Amino acid sequence: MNPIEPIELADFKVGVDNVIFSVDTQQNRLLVLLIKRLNYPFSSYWSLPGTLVRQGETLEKAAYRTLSELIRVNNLYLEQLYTFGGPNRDPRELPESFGVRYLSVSYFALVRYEEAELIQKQSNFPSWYMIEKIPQLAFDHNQILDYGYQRLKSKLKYSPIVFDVLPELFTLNDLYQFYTTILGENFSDYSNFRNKLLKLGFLFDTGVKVTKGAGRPASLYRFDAPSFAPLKDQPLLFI
Amino acid sequence: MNPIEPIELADFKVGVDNVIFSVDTQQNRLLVLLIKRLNYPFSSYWSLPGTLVRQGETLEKAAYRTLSELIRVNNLYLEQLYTFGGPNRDPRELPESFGVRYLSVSYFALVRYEEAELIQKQSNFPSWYMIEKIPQLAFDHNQILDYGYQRLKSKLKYSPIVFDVLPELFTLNDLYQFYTTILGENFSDYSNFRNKLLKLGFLFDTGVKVTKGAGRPASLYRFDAPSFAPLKDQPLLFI
DNA sequence: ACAAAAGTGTTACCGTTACACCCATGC
DNA sequence: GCATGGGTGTAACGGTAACACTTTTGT
Repeated sequence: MNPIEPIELADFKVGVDNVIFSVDTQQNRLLVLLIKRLNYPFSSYWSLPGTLVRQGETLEKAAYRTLSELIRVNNLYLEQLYTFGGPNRDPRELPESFGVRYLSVSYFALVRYEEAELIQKQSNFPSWYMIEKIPQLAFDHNQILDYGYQRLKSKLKYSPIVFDVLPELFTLNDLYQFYTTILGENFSDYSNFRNKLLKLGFLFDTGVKVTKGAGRPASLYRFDAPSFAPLKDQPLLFI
Repeated sequence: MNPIEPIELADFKVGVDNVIFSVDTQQNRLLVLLIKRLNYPFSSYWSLPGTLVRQGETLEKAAYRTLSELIRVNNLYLEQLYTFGGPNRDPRELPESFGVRYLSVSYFALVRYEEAELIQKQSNFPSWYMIEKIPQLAFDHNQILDYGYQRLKSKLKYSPIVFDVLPELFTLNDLYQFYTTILGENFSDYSNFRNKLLKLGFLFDTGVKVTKGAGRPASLYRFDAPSFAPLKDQPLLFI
């Protein structure tokens, strides 16, 4: 950045918009959290939850703040997505507003539906929408959401982000259901999925058994970060 | 973004910082373009080329503008990297400046060294630095550069970005050298690299031969985007 | 006993790896 | 002729995909 520039620089308000995914393994649904806009512009449209960044606040903190006002959750994964910053994204950018631009830094979050408790005190009707039934959203939020969905799917395949979202202890079936819900039934069969993951050597059987209705009890496993570390930079594929 | 907020919002200047890589296949070097800062802050430090975003200008346009003021090039690849936006990135953010923040949207660009003609009229000494010999840079630019380098290496493996940078027609050796320069000698042997790529079916032999000193003449190949299209979303690895 | 859930085993197939080898040109 | 760069072939190996099968529980 060169400090001496002509005077036609743009002034920005920076917002953070969040694509908050939740995985409902019970009903095999992938959900996105939307809120209803109450004000101009795009009043009464659904939109991604977001906020404008405050003084002294990092972008990530702003993303967390938005999230924590809507849901209460213990385990989550959060990652910056992309920055959408073209002019005319926002109708509030009037010519008479001295070139104020609205720039959106988008984040995507991943939580478990079972664990994510919606804080319903909000006046803007926060609601989970199935990914297949997203309505037309305010601003360029459909584009942001699509981008986030792509990123989620690819990231799941080569990064251990699941283990930030699942509880400490989980069964291999929990893990499999998680993947299935996001990637679809056909990504791998259970037996091969099991073998591949166990062979990688960062999942440890705690020996503790847990039973889920009828059927043989399942072992609870734990993700061991140190064992995963050496695989970090390799183009390892989980699927 | 909620339009009604308390008054402690941050005001931003948005800058674009570019990690411009060039690949010198002749000498097997990966280079980064740096400029010398002439003003406060970080005066006389080397830094990534960047600019502040102007009114009516998209982020990407701002990135192109910076690039085109420094080099003249035909084929290039450009992609948004990450947005660094924490407070206190920039010493110009004084408490008395009413909370003006400097936010940096970083881009990475990839060109061929042979083709990139440096515009030396610039007063800020634009220079190519070998990736292994980057000095301490201004701001958080070392961090940005590292991030860009990681992205470059991983992107190269699963995305056909090379073909945006190479000329229309190229030999398979050109292609191999390109990969070797960025990923190192050991990523694959030439014979296997050849077979793998040709089997994918998006490289076409034009039949035209080109000779390079002694040795058998090489065929010129062309990248066929339509043939690649179906492979677009698969987790295909080139290496 | 039987269904349900968890976990093991088997086999054909395909891609990767690490080479050795052949081809065409300049000097 | 021989060095140089370009291109082909092959055989061992290991991972993947699709499936059958066994084990352990609840009812």
